[in-house]
Amino acid sequence: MSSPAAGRGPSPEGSAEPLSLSPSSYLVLGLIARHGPMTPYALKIRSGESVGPFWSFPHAQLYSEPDRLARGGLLSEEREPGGRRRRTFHLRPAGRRVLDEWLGDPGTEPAQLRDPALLKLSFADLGDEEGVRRLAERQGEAHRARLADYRRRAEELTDTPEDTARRRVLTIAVCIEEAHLAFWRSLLD
Amino acid sequence: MSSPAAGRGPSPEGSAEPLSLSPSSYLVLGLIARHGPMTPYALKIRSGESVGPFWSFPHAQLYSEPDRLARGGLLSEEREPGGRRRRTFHLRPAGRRVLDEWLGDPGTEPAQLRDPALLKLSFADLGDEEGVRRLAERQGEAHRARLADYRRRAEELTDTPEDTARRRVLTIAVCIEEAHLAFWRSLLD
DNA sequence: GGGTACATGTAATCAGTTACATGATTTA
DNA sequence: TAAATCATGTAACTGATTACATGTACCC
Repeated sequence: MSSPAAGRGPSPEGSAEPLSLSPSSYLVLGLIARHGPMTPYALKIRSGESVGPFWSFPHAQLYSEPDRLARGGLLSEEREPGGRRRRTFHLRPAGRRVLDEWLGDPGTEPAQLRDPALLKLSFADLGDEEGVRRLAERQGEAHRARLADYRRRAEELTDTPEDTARRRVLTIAVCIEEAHLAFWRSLLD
Repeated sequence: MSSPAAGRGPSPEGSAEPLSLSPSSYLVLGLIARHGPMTPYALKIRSGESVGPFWSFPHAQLYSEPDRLARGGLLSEEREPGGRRRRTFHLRPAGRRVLDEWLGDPGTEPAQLRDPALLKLSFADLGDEEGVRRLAERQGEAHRARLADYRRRAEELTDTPEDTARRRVLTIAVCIEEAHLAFWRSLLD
């Protein structure tokens, strides 16, 4: 790595106010805190590993979000002078503080169950039974495939703290997939 | 897998322009198909009844979305000349066709499980066990409350076709809440 | 007759997504 | 060396959310 251009930019420490923090923000902060300074591309790869299986972030967002966080003083950016002009983002103390605060706060936004299949099912009275049957079949297949995927992923985990966290999340993902699967199957009686 | 009408091309039917259809679109089309011509406010009320318990649409969207659909030729708009200048939206044949197509197509976009609590849990290795415990407690409470709410709603349903559809959806919502609840409890061993 | 909840709408903003574009490495 | 794939970045768009703003009816 080239010599980090220490303290690049004006960085007026106290002028980072209006910055709303979304799940994407915490994903970025968390990944950098865990793995050290990263490029957006590395974020993309890592995000696939952790929450990836059931919550996908488009790659463009992993370029723009670090930008935002840097503007807000939570990250610092270091840029390769030549070649690909890669940008590497570092966690700043303010970023670590925000992350710790989030981790320590037991409150979260409620999970909304936004499943297009359920929306469709809720309008089943406008269609015919045959439509519901076909929907249930397809959903059964889809959830079965996901379930298999999650189980396979869970098997590959070690018992580092990191993988332990991942295992927990995969555990509930599996439980929820099982619930979906059982439901759609029950519609096919 | 079923790609919605996002496909480009010289649309042989040649009616309206490219209009991307989101879940909000189908919610609006479906509610108007079921209950007849409606104002945005009525849409807001009805949306709370059907998918409302687990998928909330902000009211502003129920004003802008019918607009979009009307511009696309799927709805027609009728406006009160005086007073509140209420807008009432009617389903046009093209709208009914699009709705039927959607209902008949067993494919849907996959449901993503975007639960901020799980994101936080997936970063548990950056915090302490105490944080996880408190998170699990809170999530337990939250899911217990939701579960009770869903069950109460389910009890009030009749057996019209409409309510039958709603009952199915509430059934799976209950199952999923149970899965969440069991999971967070299991973390509190 | 004044407060407050219901009803209706627009405007501004933002997050998330798609699309476009290109540089660098590997591989056939 | 051509093609394919990985890696990197920006631009443009738009659906969704927040905030603003106002009208109407009801009830103490």
